[in-house]
Amino acid sequence: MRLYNTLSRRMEELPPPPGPVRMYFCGPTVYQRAHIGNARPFIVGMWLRSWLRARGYDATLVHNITDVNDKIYDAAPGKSAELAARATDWYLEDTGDLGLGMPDALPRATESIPSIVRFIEQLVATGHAYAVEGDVYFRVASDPGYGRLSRQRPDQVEEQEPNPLKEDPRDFALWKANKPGEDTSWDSPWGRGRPGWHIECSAMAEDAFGPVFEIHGGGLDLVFPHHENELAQSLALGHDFARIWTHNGMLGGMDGEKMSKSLGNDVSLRNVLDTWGREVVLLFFFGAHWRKPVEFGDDVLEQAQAQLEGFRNVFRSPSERVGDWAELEAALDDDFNTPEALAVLHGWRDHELLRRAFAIFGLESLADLEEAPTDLAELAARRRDARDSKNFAEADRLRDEIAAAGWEVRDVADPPGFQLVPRP
RNA sequence: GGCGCCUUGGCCGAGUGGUUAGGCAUGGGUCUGCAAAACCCAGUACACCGGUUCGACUCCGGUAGGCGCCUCCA
Repeated sequence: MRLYNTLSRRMEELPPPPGPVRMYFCGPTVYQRAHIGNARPFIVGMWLRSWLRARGYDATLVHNITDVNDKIYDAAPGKSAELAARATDWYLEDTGDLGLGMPDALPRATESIPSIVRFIEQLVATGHAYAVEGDVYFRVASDPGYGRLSRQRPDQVEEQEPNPLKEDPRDFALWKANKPGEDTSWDSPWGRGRPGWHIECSAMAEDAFGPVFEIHGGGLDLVFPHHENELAQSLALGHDFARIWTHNGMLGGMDGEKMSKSLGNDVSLRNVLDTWGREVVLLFFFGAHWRKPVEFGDDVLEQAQAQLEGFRNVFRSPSERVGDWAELEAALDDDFNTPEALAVLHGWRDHELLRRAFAIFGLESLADLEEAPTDLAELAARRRDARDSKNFAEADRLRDEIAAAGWEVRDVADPPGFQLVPRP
């Protein structure tokens, strides 16, 4: 099994099973309903864990939730804690409805404050950080290798709003003093305040796994500064950190102009799930390589839906011994190439094999065939009789009636009879 | 200004220095009372301009267009 590593810019082989493979994937900041783009790292992480387990690995996934930061303060002045709690529940509910199960742990930043504070204390003690007026900043100049992950040149990084408290504009906050209007804060050696974003992940990852783990994932937009800074913090303490960094590509097509017709301007995961169903969402993501950007829209969703129907039809026909598990392994073991795997699955006709593969990706429901309501089955039987007696006008009328109820009659030749199938 | 990525047939989307990706849609056919499903056949793609090479969609350079990030966006 090999994966592309952002840090080394090349493919890297995972240790042989059982590993372990410990994965930490950055989760959302909870201040609103998660959008469809937020679903990608969750899905990639869950699928990867699932595939690794199928390959005999001892794989675990930790997915954090950032439940304290400026966005949350801004979204709910004075009531940010309530919003964060509610939005966390939304996230768990919406990702849960993907039907992939849940990560092994979902640590919250607000529940990890002691570890975060300890981490910062060590950085201060070793000279990698400094406290100023209740803030604590990481001293980027203390890390000669800074920029190793993102390949940013520190001297070229654009300066944001100047902050006179910083020694160097590149320095970033580890701890921020409590400000008026911020309703969540904790005691610390530097006074009341709250943690910076990057240190949360360093602390939570170490809490979960210790200083070394195999894979750190997240959206491509997190490479800089978030992951660059996490890495700097951990290396500063002489710790190793993630061996392989995986960054999923972003979703396009979610902005004004090309807004999805079916979803209006609401591209929340909730709305997409309610409108298209979980299988469509999953197959949409399955069809694109995790590292590549992908356009989101009605057209691709429709295509995913059509493909699902094709797979269901395979289960509606007799199983044939066509398919080879090794083909799936070859595709997925090579940088987790799900579109290649999809092509493989399209060639399979063996129900047992397909079911086994789909189960890994939360799509085992494709094998479930819906039973038609008895009244429709009755109509279909009457149509069969009419047809057998060459009363085709009546047979067609009954077929239309069944169609109006949302089902489709398919005549089957081999064991002579018919099949009732819900229309997609 | 800096770092990095992308551009494949109507659409989505893999991949490789020389062989059919796959899917969706479309047209034709087989099957069917007619359909549906299934199966068969058809399309022969790789932004543009140079270069390297016996040979490039695949490597190198440039151009155009698109995208991400540049201190709290997955």
